Parts: sequence; C-alpha cells; structure tokens
Amino acid sequence: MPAKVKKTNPSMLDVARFAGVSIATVSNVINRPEKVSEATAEQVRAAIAELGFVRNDAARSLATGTTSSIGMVLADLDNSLFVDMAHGAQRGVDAVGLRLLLGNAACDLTRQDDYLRLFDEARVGGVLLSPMEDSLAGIERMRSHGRPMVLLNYDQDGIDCCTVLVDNEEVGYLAARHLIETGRKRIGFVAGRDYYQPVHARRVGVQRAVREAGGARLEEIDTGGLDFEDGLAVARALGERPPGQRPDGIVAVTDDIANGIAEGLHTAFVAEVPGDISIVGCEDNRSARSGPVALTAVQLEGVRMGQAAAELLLEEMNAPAGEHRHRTVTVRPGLVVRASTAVAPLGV
Amino acid sequence: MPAKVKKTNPSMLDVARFAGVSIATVSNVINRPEKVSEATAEQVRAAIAELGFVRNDAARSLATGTTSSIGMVLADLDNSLFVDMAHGAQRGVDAVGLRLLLGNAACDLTRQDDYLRLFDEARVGGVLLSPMEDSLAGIERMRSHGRPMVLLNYDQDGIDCCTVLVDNEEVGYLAARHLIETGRKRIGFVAGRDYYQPVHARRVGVQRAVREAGGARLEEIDTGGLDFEDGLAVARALGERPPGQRPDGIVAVTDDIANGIAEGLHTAFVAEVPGDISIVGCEDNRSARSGPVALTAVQLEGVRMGQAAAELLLEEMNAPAGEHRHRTVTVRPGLVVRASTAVAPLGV
DNA sequence: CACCCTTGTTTAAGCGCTTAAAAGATTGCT
DNA sequence: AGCAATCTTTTAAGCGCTTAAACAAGGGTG
Repeated sequence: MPAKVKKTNPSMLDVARFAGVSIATVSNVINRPEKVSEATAEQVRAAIAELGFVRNDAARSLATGTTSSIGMVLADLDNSLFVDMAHGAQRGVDAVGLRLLLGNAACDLTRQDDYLRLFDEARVGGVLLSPMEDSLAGIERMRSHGRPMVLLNYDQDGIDCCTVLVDNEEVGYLAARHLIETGRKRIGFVAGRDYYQPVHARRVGVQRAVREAGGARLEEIDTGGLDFEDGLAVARALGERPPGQRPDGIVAVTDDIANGIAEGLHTAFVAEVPGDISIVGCEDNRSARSGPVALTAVQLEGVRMGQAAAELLLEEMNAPAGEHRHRTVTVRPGLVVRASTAVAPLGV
Repeated sequence: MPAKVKKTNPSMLDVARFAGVSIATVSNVINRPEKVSEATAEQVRAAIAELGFVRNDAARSLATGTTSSIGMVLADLDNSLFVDMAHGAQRGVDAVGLRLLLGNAACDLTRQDDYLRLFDEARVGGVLLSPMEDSLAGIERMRSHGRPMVLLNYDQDGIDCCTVLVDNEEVGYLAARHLIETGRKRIGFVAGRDYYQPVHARRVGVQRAVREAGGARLEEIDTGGLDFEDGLAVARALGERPPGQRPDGIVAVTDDIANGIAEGLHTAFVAEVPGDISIVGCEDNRSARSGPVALTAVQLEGVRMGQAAAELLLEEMNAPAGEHRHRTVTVRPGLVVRASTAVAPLGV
C-alpha cells in the first residue's frame, strides 16, 4: 500500500537541510535548546516532526561514549523473586533517569552469558545480575572489562563485586519463630542437603529459633531436591506415621516444597492445614500456586533487593575511577502470614 | 586497589597494533574468519584475549546499519501472562539468533512510551508490544517510523499492524462448557461492564455455551471492577441468598475475581468450593494466588502468543520493502482443571 | 567609530567499527 | 623467467552523531 518506500530513516543531516540550518544546530535543538534562538528551534522542531526523525542512538553513544541504559540479567522471570528485583531496580534506576533493559536467562547459563556479552558490547552503564549457580566465569569476564556490576543473591567468596544478599539465617529464624509463637511445639524443617548455601543458612536460623524458644522440638527432614514433588513425598512419609509422631509445624525451605506438602497432606486426607499442621514457606514466590492453601511465607523482599542493587550500581558508576570500594548490603526478610498457619488448637 | 586505571576500553585499533596487523584484519578475524590465514587469526585472537577487547556494538551497528536485537515492551511483568509471552517470544527469536530485550512498563503508559522510544532510537530490528489501553499514539508513532512491530492482545480497529490475539469468545465458551459438562446447571457469569473488549467477548462465549447445552440456566452478575475485592463483594451478595438461589458454577471474567469469590465464600462459610459451587477463572494467571483454592482456569496461552508474535515480526522484518501484508493470528485458549471445579454432587 | 561582549550558528574533527576496492604475496603454468 | 590467478592484507571512505572552536552579527562602551 505505501507507495513511498522509506529506504532509510532520516538523519540529522536531512533535518538540517529541510530546516535550512546546519547539522550542529539540529543537535543543539535536541540536546541544548538554550543555545538556540526560539525561531530556529521552532523550524527545526517542525522539520523533525515532518520527517519523523528519530535520533540514532548508536551514533550518539559512539560520539559521546555514554549510554543511558543499564542492563539487568535475571535468572528466571517465572520466579516472582526476580520480577520483584526488576521492580526494585527499575525504581532505583528511574530516580536518576536511566533506563533498565531486562534479559531473561530463563535458567539457561548460556543465555545468561549471551546477555552479559550483549550488555558488555552495548557499553551499558552498568549491569545488574542475579546469577545462576556456576556463573563465575561470566562474572569475572565482566569484571575484567571494568564494567560496573552488582550481584544479587549470590553469596560466594572471592567475587570482586558489590552484592545484595538476603539474610537467609533470618529467613529460617522468622519462619520457625512464627510457628512457635502460634503454639506449635514439634517443628519440622524440610530441606534438601546443604550443598546450596541458602538452605544451610535457613537451617541454622530454624535451629536458633527452636533453641531460643525452649519448649519446642526440632526434627530435620531431608528431601532429595527442592521441588513440589519432594514436598509430596514428604507428605506421604508423614502419612505413614501415627498423628502424634508428626510435626505440628513445618518450615519448608522452598515454597514449592511447602505447597507439595500441603497438597500431599490434603489430597491423602493425612492432616488438615493449618488445623493439624501449620506450614511456612521460605520465599514467598508469587508463582508457586500449585498448593491448595494460601501459603504463609517468609518473604525475600525482592523489591528492596533490586533497589539496593541499583543504588550500589549507581554508586560504583559515579565513583571516580579507582575510588570505588565494593560493599555488600544485606536485606532483612519479612514474614507474610496467610492461610497455611494458624494458632495451634488447644490441647493438641 | 587496581593501580592501573583503565581509562577506556581497548578498541580494535589497539588490538591491531598489539597484534601487528591492520584494523581491517582484526575485523575480519571477528566477522569473516575464513578470509584470514590461520596464523594471523591466532595472533589477533591472542591480542583480543590479552587486552580484554570487547567489540563496541554502537560503532558496529552504526557502520552496518543493523542490530541483532529486538525489543519487547510488556505491560506488566507481575502478570504471568506477559512473562509467558516473553518466553514465547524468546523462543521464536532465538531460532534465528536474535536477542530479546525486555522493557517492563509496569502499568505505566509513560514508561511504555519511553521504552518504545528507546527501542526506536536503538534501531532494534523490531518491536513486540503488549500494549496497555490507550496506546494508540505510541503505536502510531512507531509505525510511522517504519519500524516493524507486532501487537499482542490488542484488539482494536484501525491499527495498521500485525497482531496476535486470543480467542476470548472461546475463553468464555470453554469455561462455561466445563462447568456444564461437570454437571453444573445454574451458571453464573461474573464480570464488570463490557467497556473492556475481552470481557464482552468472554460473555458472548459463555452465553453460547449455555445456549448450546440446553439444560443450564445463565445468570449474569455485574461487578464494578475486575479485582479481588469485586470478587469478595460478589461472595457476600451470594451469601445473602438462600442456597438454592445461588449458581452452582461460576465463570469469573478474571482470575482475581475468581479468587475473591472463592475466598469470600470460604471465609464466610457460605459455600464449599468446589463442592457447592465450582469456579472457573479466565486467565490462568500464575501470580493470582490470593485465593484459598487452586483455580481451574482457561489459559490464555501466552507462550504461544509470544511465539506467534515473534514469527510475525520476523516475517515483517524479512519481507522485501513494501511487500509486507499485515496479518492477525488468533490463538486458541485451553482449559486447565484444578481444585476449584469438580463434578456436581448427585441430586444437588 | 574602533573595541569588546553577547548571542547564535557553522565548521570540522572525531567516536570505533565495516567493507569495497586496491595493493601485495604466493603460487602455478608456460 | 614472466605472467595470470589466487589468497591475504591494507587503505580509506563512510555510518550519524557530538562538541570544541571558529565565525558572524549585533549591541553597548568609552
């Protein structure tokens, strides 16, 4: 239908010619309007509108050596923790007029690396990364190129980077304390083996809460993995015990496990949640909705993590060369009470 | 700590000098290695590694006039429909080696516009947009600049763009038919007024299903809005009727309403879900987890929408100038059965 | 009225890369 | 040895923008 085939977008030169001024004037109209008389500015604006001119950002950033965007690579957008982080980062970055570009690694290390490379090549102002495990190579490459970067939720020694962490021990502590405060006495901590660092920290927190409380007992139940199915398996195992031998409050190290347990207990009529057994998750992941009950959970405060990360990044970006000192910010988690926990029935 | 302050990243020229070759050779090593003898290539690669050279994408895309990324602007990442779309788009775009950059408008029209402008200035190969309402201005600006773009989930006349839609009438139809097939007779359709196009289409689908089925009755219940609270209000209203006067199957036009109803019925002990009343949502939004029961829902197939959109976009990008004809692809929704619906108890 | 400010506009030199075309090396063949 | 054909490398001209510096044209001043 369009008879006129736009070969290529109009350039500043086209605008300049059309408006009868020089190219520098066009640039000034766009970037430093105060340097231009209102009359010419008006003409130039008219030309821009008429021609549908759009500034070529590649040329601009080549000429200036700057970009106005920062890149964020997320491990998995299906996990609401990362979406929250993106929100927080957005907020922190908006405040100074930068734009946040998102790349979803979708649990694929190669893709994470691709995005890092992309942002590196695009010379973004800085990079926010919530790395998957084993991301050291990519992280170090980025670092060695001198690009500002801050890591989210990656607790590993020897990384030369600002980092935002959540206090995972506190996560476990809050979860267990909530159960104890609502009258639960036999606390179960359900988790996989501790090869994964946050699991270990949460365990320590749970142990501390139980110890502090005095009256309660702790049973640690190990699963193979961290998924819904592992929770189902735990529920099955629990079903084979006499009711008195079961925990009356469970801290599940992931929301998926928690939902699995709730589902398993429910469908096999093993126990009522929260009547017989209260369950607390440890992530407050919005997307975990496979369970039959709204989950009480300790929430990782992704938004605050993202915002803190953005602030650290800006700090690094603005530090005079060589002046920057890496920091680690630890965000405190918070408890969100929903339907999967309740005060223990008297005398049970 | 680092004594040497990297002023600026090394350029191709630095690499060339270091390797003792010309800059064109470096470029060739990177882009057309077959044109270079293995010996020099090796030297150049060594120099690249040694200097930590990273190709400046701005310069590259300025020189070539191309980019390898396409931009996607999402209305709201908190809504899993859009996350799914991103997944689908990723898949479609990966297939041809392009990179997907995401911008989250987070329900803010200004931000959506900012991202569109950003991608426009970055001369991305194309744009995928799931527009919020009233996005015409932004869409048309983009169009007039000749940038390939496809719209997701935006059913509006007069937009000169490829579009991917979901068959919303089918959404309503599937939801209602499921209720009827599981023995429900008194179907309630809960929705706000039809100013919002998908609401209307879903209503039509529900009506059709009820009509076709013969034995069932339809009651249309209007809410002010489309949120959780509106669902709660409906539950309250239902609670004031005698049980026999209530629907035994409800199609809620959004998941939020559905969850609100389920929650309201549950906490006020009005009725059992799904025992007394089955409830179906119309989005299958992963993030809607406020309800007490896992929701049966018609799923909008965001992944397929995203992938279809990517394919349409590639089609437009590859079409010889002026040859492209806009198309609309309609994706069929699918039913996902969970705990909020069940076969009606006999004799009820 | 020669001089210095302002204010507004243009000139021109890049930014770091790609790429067609030119130039050099090598090789094979007569 | 001489020459064409082939392979490898370099030269050089941009891509579209920014920006320091040069220039022009009016005013005040003294």
